[in-house]
Amino acid sequence: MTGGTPVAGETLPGAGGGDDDAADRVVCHVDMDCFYASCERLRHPDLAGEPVVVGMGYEPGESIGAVATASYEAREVGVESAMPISEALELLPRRADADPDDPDAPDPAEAGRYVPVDLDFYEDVAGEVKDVLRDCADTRREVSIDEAYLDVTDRTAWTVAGEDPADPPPSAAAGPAEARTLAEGYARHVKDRIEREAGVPASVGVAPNMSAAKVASDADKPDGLVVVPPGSVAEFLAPLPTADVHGVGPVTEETLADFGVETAGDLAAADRDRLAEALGERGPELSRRAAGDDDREVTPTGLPKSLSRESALPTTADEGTKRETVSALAADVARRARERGCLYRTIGIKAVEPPFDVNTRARSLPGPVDDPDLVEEVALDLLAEFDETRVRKLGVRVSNLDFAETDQATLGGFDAGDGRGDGDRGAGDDARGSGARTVATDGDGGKLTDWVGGEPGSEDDSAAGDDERRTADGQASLGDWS
DNA sequence: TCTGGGGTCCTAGGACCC
DNA sequence: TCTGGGGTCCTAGGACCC
Repeated sequence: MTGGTPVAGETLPGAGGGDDDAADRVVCHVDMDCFYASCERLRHPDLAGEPVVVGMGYEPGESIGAVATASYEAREVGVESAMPISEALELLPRRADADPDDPDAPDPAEAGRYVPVDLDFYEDVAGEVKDVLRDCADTRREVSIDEAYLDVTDRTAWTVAGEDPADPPPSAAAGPAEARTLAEGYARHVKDRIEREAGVPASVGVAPNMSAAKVASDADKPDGLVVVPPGSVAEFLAPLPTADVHGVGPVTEETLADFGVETAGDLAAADRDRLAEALGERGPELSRRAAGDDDREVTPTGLPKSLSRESALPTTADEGTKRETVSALAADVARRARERGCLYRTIGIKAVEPPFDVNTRARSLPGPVDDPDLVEEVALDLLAEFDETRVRKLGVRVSNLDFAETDQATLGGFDAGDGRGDGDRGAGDDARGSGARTVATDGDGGKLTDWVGGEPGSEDDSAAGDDERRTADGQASLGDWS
């Protein structure tokens, strides 16, 4: 190493505040508590206080499917997300099966309520949550239906508020009791508004960066509010197990344990070169985050990078069944892509062999298309390799997406009545000027693609007028390293 | 345990080009 | 033709997240 500049800017905890603006950011992470279950309680108030299990692929009376969300009451008896419903039923019998006349029936007092997922309804509720978030922060990143980061630096501050003995004490993890900040008050305001206006509870974490805010929102669930002011981030994270660091899953946790790295504090202090050897660039990055060092900006959620559908089936080698399944999945993916006004250039399949061997195959086309028949054709062609294979799950995916001719209107994905969305086609009001690639989709989804202006090779440096896709992409993928 | 569905990012190797 | 290096695109798989 012969570089002149210092290696990774290691800011000592609490020592970086002065000249570094980043240390003064106020980031909230809002995480809805068992969101699906909370939504069910919103419309079925009799579920309040009861163990609730929301199952995907679940049908009333059956024991198929998996747990999408379990309420905290259900978690207390061991029901977890992703658990097969059949297993959940062993831990938590179904209330509907309770029958006073049947000695074998479960005791109603120890039974839970099982309901199937109703995503449309949850999206409605999520929309109301988003309305609140929009109101509370200009810079937001919505990570999923029930989770978002807010940069509220321009709405509040880390200034310590006047002491008020009448107020409840600051959250336990917030450190010294005197550190009641304006940021905490603001976060409480956000949290209360969500509860009041959307009717569902949230946990909120507040910290000077995204990863610490994320951990903070998890630290006191449900209904939590945890504030980690600048200067106490490393101290807050240090005792937590590595698995609590965002990005550390079971495999990485195990690898770290082999290094003797058990806590976030260990991870922060670990030799980053060795981490890089074992984990690639992810290693040092996780170490920095564990140390409370995370410069990523809160960037708005970009456009999706892929769309897929998959479905489990009883393990089968039957070619007809597999082809039918893939055809149906292909049609669905293509329909969704069209609804969102998005073109795709790569079509792929996934075939899962028991027990859990994932195979993927993909093929790229010369240019982006919107062509359901082609999705099916390519998917079936890729599937041919697995004609003899026993599979338990099949999937179809389109990627290399191109939203060239759409605009923000469809971004949220909620614009229902979009059936005849051809109206904006070819309107060309986007001012995407010269040199940009255009795709002719005359009528509906002609697959012809042509290149207007420069050759593929030269288009990159003439990129001045390139479309918004570039920006979205760049930000999304560079976000980690900012 | 017989693991549901929809995503993201990263990595590694090969093809191809200059 | 060989050698070398750099860059990009594509595919497949892995890890992770919600």
